[in-house]
Amino acid sequence: MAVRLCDVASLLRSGSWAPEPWTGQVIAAMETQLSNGPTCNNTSNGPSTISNNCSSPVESGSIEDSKTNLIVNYLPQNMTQEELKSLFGSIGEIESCKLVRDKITGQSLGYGFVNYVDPKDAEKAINTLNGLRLQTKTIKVSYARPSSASIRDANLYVSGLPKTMTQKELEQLFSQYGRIITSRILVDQVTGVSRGVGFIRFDRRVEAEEAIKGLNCQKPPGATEPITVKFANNPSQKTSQALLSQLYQSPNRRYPGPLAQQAQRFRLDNLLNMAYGVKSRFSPMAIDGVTSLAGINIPGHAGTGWCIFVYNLAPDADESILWQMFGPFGAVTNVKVIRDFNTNKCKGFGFVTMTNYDEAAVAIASLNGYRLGDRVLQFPLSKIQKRPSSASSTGILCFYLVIPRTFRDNGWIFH
DNA sequence: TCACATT
Repeated sequence: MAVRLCDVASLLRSGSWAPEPWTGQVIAAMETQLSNGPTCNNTSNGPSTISNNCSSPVESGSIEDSKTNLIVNYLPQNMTQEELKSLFGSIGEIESCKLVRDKITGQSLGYGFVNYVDPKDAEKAINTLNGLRLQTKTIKVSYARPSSASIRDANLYVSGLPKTMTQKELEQLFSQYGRIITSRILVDQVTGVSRGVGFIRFDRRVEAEEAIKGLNCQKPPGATEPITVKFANNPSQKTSQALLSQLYQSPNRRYPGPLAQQAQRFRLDNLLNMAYGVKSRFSPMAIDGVTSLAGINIPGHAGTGWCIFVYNLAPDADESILWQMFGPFGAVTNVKVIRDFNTNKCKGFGFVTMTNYDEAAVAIASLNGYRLGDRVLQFPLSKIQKRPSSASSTGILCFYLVIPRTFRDNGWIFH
């Protein structure tokens, strides 16, 4: 495989290359934490649990519970297992550490486990690292419950709540059915007013089942309308479903690349996450006013779809860099590096064809405007053009992507 | 009509 992923990773890791060195943020946040003292208050991002947000060994129940194994929630999307270990290793010796990732995509699920050798270090980690701000997240550190099937799928989605109902009242309503691990009421981003929907995670699935039986279609005290209580969607299943539909429903599967490419796609996806801070594959990023359009893809005509014009490529660029860059964003049917006939060196530009307009647009939007070293990926959206295509009446979109010099000089383009 | 908590 031509791309030097290790080089990219080490560059990212060195801090001199990433837009905002991760380690610097960790240290800054830790200093704040230490000076202000630990807090159990969840701030911006995490759901809070009134009853047992800061679980202690005493609260966590059974004496069977591990006093060394911690679960860490609300980790930044781009945080690696190594960074997790590094952060928690600053407290004491770690027996094992695991960042949980989606089995298929490899994307971090935003939580992990840290098992210390000494229970005292586990306690210290809760006291010093719970509530630590990392990027946009506020991490939660608590004792992990013993893993078992009984605690899985215990998350409920509740809708139709009175807008006046508080989180405390919600927990009071549900606590009669079991031990609540987390609760959350979703609020309007602008007004802060309750949207009347929320989540309740119970300790055990049977508790959640009883809560559905007892509360679904029932009116809470004082409410005029009944609420709906059901099991929440499982986010990792959702991700896998989306991936499977991409792999199996996309017309792109008519033109499968090398099998290994699929796997590498995901690894690069993670690197792009780190480098740009974007979630490429399922990015909610949308181009204003642009309707999602599927490109017409005629079998045997790999050139149809949505064509992206890439320029400022290095002389030694090859097709794999184009696969690597655009593959994470969706179905890529064809790439082409234009070479000089005599020297066989890249003439500085190439083409990428993507099946789906929205994936192409997200690729462009995601690759645009992110700092790499002292350069900025430039991508003037105003230059998006729709051109008539000889192959279909849909037309071909032409995008322009400028790859900065540092992008070429730091190992992305290879031999 | 849904935010990322059990390896």
